[in-house]
Amino acid sequence: MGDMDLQIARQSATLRTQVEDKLRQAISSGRFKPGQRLVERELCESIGVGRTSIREALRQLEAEGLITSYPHRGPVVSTITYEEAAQLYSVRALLESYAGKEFAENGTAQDIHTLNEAVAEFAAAAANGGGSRLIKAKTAFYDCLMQGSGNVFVKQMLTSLHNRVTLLRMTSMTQPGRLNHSVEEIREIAAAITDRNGPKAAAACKYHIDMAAKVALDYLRKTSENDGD
Amino acid sequence: MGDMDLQIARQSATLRTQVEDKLRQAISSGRFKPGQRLVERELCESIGVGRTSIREALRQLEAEGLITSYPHRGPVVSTITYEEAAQLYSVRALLESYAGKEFAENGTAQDIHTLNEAVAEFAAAAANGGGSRLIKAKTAFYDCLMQGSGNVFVKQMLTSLHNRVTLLRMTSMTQPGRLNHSVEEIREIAAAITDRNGPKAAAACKYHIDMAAKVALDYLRKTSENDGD
DNA sequence: AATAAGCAGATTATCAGACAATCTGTCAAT
DNA sequence: ATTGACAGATTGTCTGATAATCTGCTTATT
Repeated sequence: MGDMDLQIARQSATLRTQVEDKLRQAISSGRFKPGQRLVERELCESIGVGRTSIREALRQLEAEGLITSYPHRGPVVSTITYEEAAQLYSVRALLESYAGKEFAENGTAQDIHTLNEAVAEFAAAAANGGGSRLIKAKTAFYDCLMQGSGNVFVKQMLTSLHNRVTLLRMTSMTQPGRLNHSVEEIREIAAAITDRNGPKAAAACKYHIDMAAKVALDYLRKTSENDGD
Repeated sequence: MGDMDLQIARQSATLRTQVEDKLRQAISSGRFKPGQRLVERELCESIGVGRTSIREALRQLEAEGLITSYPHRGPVVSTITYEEAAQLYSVRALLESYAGKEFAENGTAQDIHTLNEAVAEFAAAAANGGGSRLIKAKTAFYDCLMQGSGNVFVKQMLTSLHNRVTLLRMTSMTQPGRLNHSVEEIREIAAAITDRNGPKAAAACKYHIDMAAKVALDYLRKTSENDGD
């Protein structure tokens, strides 16, 4: 009984934290779209908390880059240019490759086991086509990957980057044919890690992100050609 | 008259922002030490603003990792373990290498010029021994390096990491003999970038951080042996 | 004496209300 | 068409109040 987890859910640390989560989810689900203004009073009413909690939560999201606020004009859901999107994917590739390498070389057997389960679940979700299940599975996979890297800073930065990818409002997974490739690429990553092959894991991670980036950026380029109206 | 800068200083965006800066500086200057509690009301009095501004600034610093707050107990200046310090330097090496490589391959001639000026100023400051001048020079160098990388995410992450390094409360620059090496390493970086040699720039950056890490971690290991009292 | 229970003080979390500062859009004046 | 003034909207900030929670100390229990 070495490490039984006795923590309880700690239901609701603080109101502010819950507001943060709500806002984060509203943004990544697309309910709040990039460029949209977020008016304090409206948020107070729709969420049902005072301005204090709203404002503090907004500061947090601002620091995470999800919103941008201008003095005396208030916050706006961040927009991300094509150029920035490309930069985002570059850093992701860099950090995830590193995470994969570290995982392969130093991860625990337990972590590897969890990773392979996550991959299996992702593949199953892909086969079944359950949208929300798919997102959950992919999230679980990445959580495990970052966890296994053993580096809290990498984990934190990648989490932030993942959140920001949602600002692009397009999951590369929805591109036709992309999903199957994605499953295959993730299998490669897990296989390399299971093999304890650091360089190969890094390469697989990089390949995965580069492919996702290509699809996403192509799409962005196409659609941004006619958004000047 | 291509790019004359007409911006005025925009003296004081918001009070909150000034508070953030004050707190950040208080932490990195060591006036607030790691582990120290930060009591709201005391901060209000010493800085002379209301709780609103203080609390919102604290949320920002929390997101940056400079402070850690526990529900209903308030914030404390973050502490950083040996393990985490090692991880921090690893990520820094990764990101700065990337920045150096990108700079070398894609930076503008103007950026390169600025970088070399920053190196010269750093060397001069090192020769003169002016402590605050040295810090300012090094900051300028890094600002330039991150700027030249052309990646806003890298820039943001490295800024955050640099701020957190100060939590270790020891500038590797103060180690005897280290400073001269440091100057030399930085010259190498600038030289590689000026040569447009990406891989060499990356290697030089990595070497520089690895050396700094070695000094810092050795020091930490030594002093942490007898801090159990 | 060691432990458990409970109380009091301190501090945070959150709300409500107020007021000044600033931004934005509109409409009149030149 | 450009400028200037004005009104409405919204944020930035302060103050005061109350509930919730943490911490340490006192007291009761075994």
